[in-house]
Amino acid sequence: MPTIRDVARAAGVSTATVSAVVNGSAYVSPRLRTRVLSAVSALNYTPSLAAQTLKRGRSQLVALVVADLANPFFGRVVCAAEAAAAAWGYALVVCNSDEKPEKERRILGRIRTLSCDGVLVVPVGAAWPPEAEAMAVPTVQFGRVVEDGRSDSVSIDNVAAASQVTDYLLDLGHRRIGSITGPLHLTTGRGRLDGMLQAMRARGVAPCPGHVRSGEFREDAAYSVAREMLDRPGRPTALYVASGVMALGVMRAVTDLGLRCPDDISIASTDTIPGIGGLRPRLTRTEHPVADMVNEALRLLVDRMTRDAQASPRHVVFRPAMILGDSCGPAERAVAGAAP
Amino acid sequence: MPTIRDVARAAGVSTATVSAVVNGSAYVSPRLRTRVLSAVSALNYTPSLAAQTLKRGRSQLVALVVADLANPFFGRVVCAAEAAAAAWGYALVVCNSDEKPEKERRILGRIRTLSCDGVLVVPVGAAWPPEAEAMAVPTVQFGRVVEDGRSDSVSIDNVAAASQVTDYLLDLGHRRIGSITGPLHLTTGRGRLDGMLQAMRARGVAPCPGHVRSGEFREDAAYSVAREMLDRPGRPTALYVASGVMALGVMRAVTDLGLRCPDDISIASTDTIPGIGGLRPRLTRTEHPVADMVNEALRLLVDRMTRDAQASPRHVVFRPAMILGDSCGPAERAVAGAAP
DNA sequence: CAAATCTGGCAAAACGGTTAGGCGCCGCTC
DNA sequence: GAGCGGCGCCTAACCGTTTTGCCAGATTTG
Repeated sequence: MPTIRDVARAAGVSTATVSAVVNGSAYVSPRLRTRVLSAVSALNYTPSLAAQTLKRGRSQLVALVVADLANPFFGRVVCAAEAAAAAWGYALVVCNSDEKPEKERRILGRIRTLSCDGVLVVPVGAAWPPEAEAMAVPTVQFGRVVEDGRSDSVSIDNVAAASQVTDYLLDLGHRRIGSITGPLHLTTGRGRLDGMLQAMRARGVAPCPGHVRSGEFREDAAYSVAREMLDRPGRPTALYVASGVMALGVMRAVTDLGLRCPDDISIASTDTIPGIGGLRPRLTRTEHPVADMVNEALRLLVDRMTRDAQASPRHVVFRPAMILGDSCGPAERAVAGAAP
Repeated sequence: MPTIRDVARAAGVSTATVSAVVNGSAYVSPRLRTRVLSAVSALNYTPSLAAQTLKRGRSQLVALVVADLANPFFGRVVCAAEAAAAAWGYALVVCNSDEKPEKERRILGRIRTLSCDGVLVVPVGAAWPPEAEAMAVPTVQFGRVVEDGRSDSVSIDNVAAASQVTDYLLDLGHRRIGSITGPLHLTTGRGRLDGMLQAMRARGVAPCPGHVRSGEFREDAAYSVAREMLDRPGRPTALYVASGVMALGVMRAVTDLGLRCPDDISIASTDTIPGIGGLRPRLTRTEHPVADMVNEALRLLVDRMTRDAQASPRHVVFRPAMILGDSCGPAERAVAGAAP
C-alpha cells in the first residue's frame, strides 16, 4: 500500500502538498496539483483511514447495535441503516446484542475502542448500562427507548398502534380478545400491551386473564404461546399479536391446530415483516415506516456528531398506519365455534 | 478519552509497560501489573483501535459486501457473518452493492481505505473488477463465484440442487415444467438453470421455450414473470423457482390468478427464506446451510488473513438438502386443468 | 528603493499506540 | 570482589496522516 510519502516523492512535493490536494484543504498551483494527481493515480493511492482517524479524531464509522439480527424486522433496519450511513459517507459496523444485556455491554465497549463516531442502538435491557453512560459517543436509540437523559430516540407510538388494532377488533364485535405481546421491560412490549388494555378498558371490556400473554419477539415463542392459549376451551375469538414474526408463529399455530383464520379466529398485529404479503390470509396489521425512521435516526445522529453533541435529547415518535387484510372477521361466527 | 500516556502517568510507569500489561506481551512484575491495571480501570482506559491499526497494520475489521441487503436471504448471511466475525474477534462492516457493479467497485475502494483485514463478498458482476484485483485484501467469495485466480470461495452446488428439485417434479409425472431462474451471468442463475435443463434432458423431456424464464432474484420480478407465464393457455403443470424470495412472488401470483397450489400447479424451489415455514402450502424446496457456509467462509478468510495470504485458492462447495412440503402434487390433476 | 504584504509550498510536530534496543541492578560464579 | 548474565523496565523511533508555523520569493505600497 502506497503512503502519502510515496506520492509526495513521486510528485516531487511535500506530504503537506499532497494532503492539501487530496483534501482540497488549501490552494495548490495547477502545476503541482496535476503532478500530485497523476502520482496519486499512478500509485493507486488511497489515504489510510486509520491514520486519518488518529489525527482527526473521527473515524467515519457508525455502529448499529440491533437486539436480534435473526429477526427479519431488524434485517430491514440494517438495510435502511446501511443505505443511510453510506449516503452520509459513513461505513456501518453491525453488531448483534442478541437480546442479552451482557453482550450489549461488551459491544458498547468494543465500539468505544473502534472509536465509532456514533451509535444507533436498539437497547436490550430495561435500563441503560452505566458504562455506556460514561462512553461519550453520540447515541440514538431506535425503536425501544430507555431513558438516559442524553441520547436521542426514534420510535413508534406503540400505545396508539396497539389500541388502533384492538379497536378494530372490538369494532368487529369481538369481546374475548387475547393478546400475545413482547417482553414487558421493553417499551415495545409494555407499550403495546398498554395500548391494547387501554382500548379494551375504554369499551368496558375486561380481558380474560389467561388470554393476556407475553413472550419474546420470536416466531417459535409466539407459536408455543398461541398453541397453548388456543388449544383449550373458551379460546379467544380474536388475537392481537405484537409483531410480525410473532404473527407468523401464531398463524402457524392456528394452522397446526386445524383452526381457520378468520373463520375460527381473527388475527391482527402491530408491525409486520417483509414477504408477509405472500401469506394467506393477508394479515391485518399496522405498518411501521422503518426506512423513514432509520433515516430520521441517522439524521439526528449525524447532527449530533457534526454539530452540537451536548444538545438536549430529542425524541421523535412516528405513527403507524393500519393496513386491512382479511385475517379478521366478525365476531359472531367465531364465537359459536369457540364456546366452551 | 484517556490515552496510554495518561495511564502510564497515573501508574507511574512507562507507556511500554502499560502496553505490555494490556496486551500481555511481556513479563511485568506483579507490583507494577496491579498498579497499571488499577490505573486502567480508574481511568476507564481502552486502547484506540485506530492507533493499533496504524502501528500493527491490522484493523480487526472484516467487510461483508452483499448483493442485495433487502433480500432476506442475505439477511441470514449478515446474521451468520456477524456471529462468526465476533467469534473470531473481528468487527463486521456491512455494505450493500445492490446488484450494481459500479457500486461494488466504490465499496471495494472504500474497504481498501478502511484497511479491512479481509472481505467476504457476494460478487455482483460476471467478472471481477480489475481494481479489486489490484487491492491485495484477502477475499472470500460467497454464494456466487467469479474466477479471479486468487480468492477462495464458498458456494452451493447449484446444478445439483436444481436437478434434484427438477427430478422430483419429473418423478411426479410432470412434463410441462416451467422455470423461473436468476440472472444468467451469475453462477447462481446460470447453474440452477443448467441443473434444471440437465435433469430434463436426462429424461428426454424438452422444455417449452416460453416456460424457461429468468429474472432478478426478487419477489416482485418473480411475481410478474409468473403471472405472465401462468396466465396464458398451455401453462406449465409445475414450476421450478430458483430462490426463496422468488418462490414467495410466484406463490402470490398463483393466488392472485385464482390457481391453487398444488392442485392446479406444483411449485418447488431451490433455496428458501426464513419464515417461509408459516406459508401454506408448505414449499417443497432445498435448504442451504447458510450458517455453516458462512462459518466456513470466515474460517477460510481468517486462515488467509493470519497464515498464508498467498496460498492457492480454495473452493468449498456445499450440498443442499431437499425438504418435502406439500406444494407439489402428481401431474394428472394439473394437466387436465392446464390443457389449452 | 526599502518596507510591508501576500503567496505557494515545506518542515516538523502532533495523534495514540507498539516494540526494538538499551540500561540499571540484582544475584551468581570463580 | 570483579565480572557477567539476565531480569525488569524505560527511552525513543515509527506507523500514515493533518496542520501549524514558517520561509523564500514575488508583488504591492509608502
